[in-house]
Amino acid sequence: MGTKQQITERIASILRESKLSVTETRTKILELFMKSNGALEHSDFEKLAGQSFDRVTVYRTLQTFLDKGIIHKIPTTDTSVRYALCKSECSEHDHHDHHIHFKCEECGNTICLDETDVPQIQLPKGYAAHNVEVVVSGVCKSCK
Amino acid sequence: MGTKQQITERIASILRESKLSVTETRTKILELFMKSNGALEHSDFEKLAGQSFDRVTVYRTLQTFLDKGIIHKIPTTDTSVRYALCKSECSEHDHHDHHIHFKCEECGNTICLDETDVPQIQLPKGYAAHNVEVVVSGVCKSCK
DNA sequence: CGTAAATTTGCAACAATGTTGCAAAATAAA
DNA sequence: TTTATTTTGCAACATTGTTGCAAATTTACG
Repeated sequence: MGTKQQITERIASILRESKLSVTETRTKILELFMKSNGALEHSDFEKLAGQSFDRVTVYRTLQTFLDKGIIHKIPTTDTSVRYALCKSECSEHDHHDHHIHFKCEECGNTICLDETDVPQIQLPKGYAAHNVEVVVSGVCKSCK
Repeated sequence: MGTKQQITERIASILRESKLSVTETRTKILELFMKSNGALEHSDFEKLAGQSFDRVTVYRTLQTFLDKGIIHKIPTTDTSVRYALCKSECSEHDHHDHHIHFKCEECGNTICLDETDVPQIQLPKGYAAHNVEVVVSGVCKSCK
């Protein structure tokens, strides 16, 4: 994954590409995304970072990243909202998941299965599909 | 759909089958589910019913219906939780969606496409699937 | 490098959403 | 009809998300 230095530089260039200031909070939050192999929800940031940044800042940072297409949301059946890093094909105002998501019932982790494409869905007549979200739940590789 | 009388009787029998008391609140909430062709979220109940019942009661009623397999949750990418009536194949503690969900970007409605089966997903090695959730977003029949 | 302009952050205050305990009311059982 | 059980509504609280604004940080530029 590279040295701390390299990661910081990579993060900075992501931010600059999106025309965002390179700040400590944004850098730290992106680091957390890169370190965790799974999706993160809001409360994770406060925990993982040891309350070093404000709740409000986290909300605003995540919203900014969403707007710029740096991260994407993953659907859940509870009130939490989960976010994961986007791959390069996502651009501002045009996010499409090309992969499915997997939620492990054991460890609770949600991960992006980048290699697994979303299937074609045959909708009833009269419906137009723009985006397909697939979340599979079960037991992940590490937990079985 | 039948007379008011018949619906009330049908609802009562659903409740009795689940060993639940037949109360005014539960009957009204089930009525709302039957009337609306789509999925409902918590705030809908307070609006649709004209604040005739308590917030707490709605929360508890929905939880009870979930526990008994009368309704199911639909995944969303925001903090709202959406619920829809289950079909007969759902039983207590064993809910599986056999259909996909469609969220219209125009009207905001979420509906169950009962005729459209969830696809088979080929997962990477080491993953075991228990349940597959599919939410397609786009434009629905009525909005195009 | 130092200064001005622009952006971002943190605080305070608030709004919305969800939870728990408990007494009163409604329902079911006898 | 009476009693036992279940459900409801209230109050109080906990959690989560939002907004305005001044202070701090970052960027742009000489």
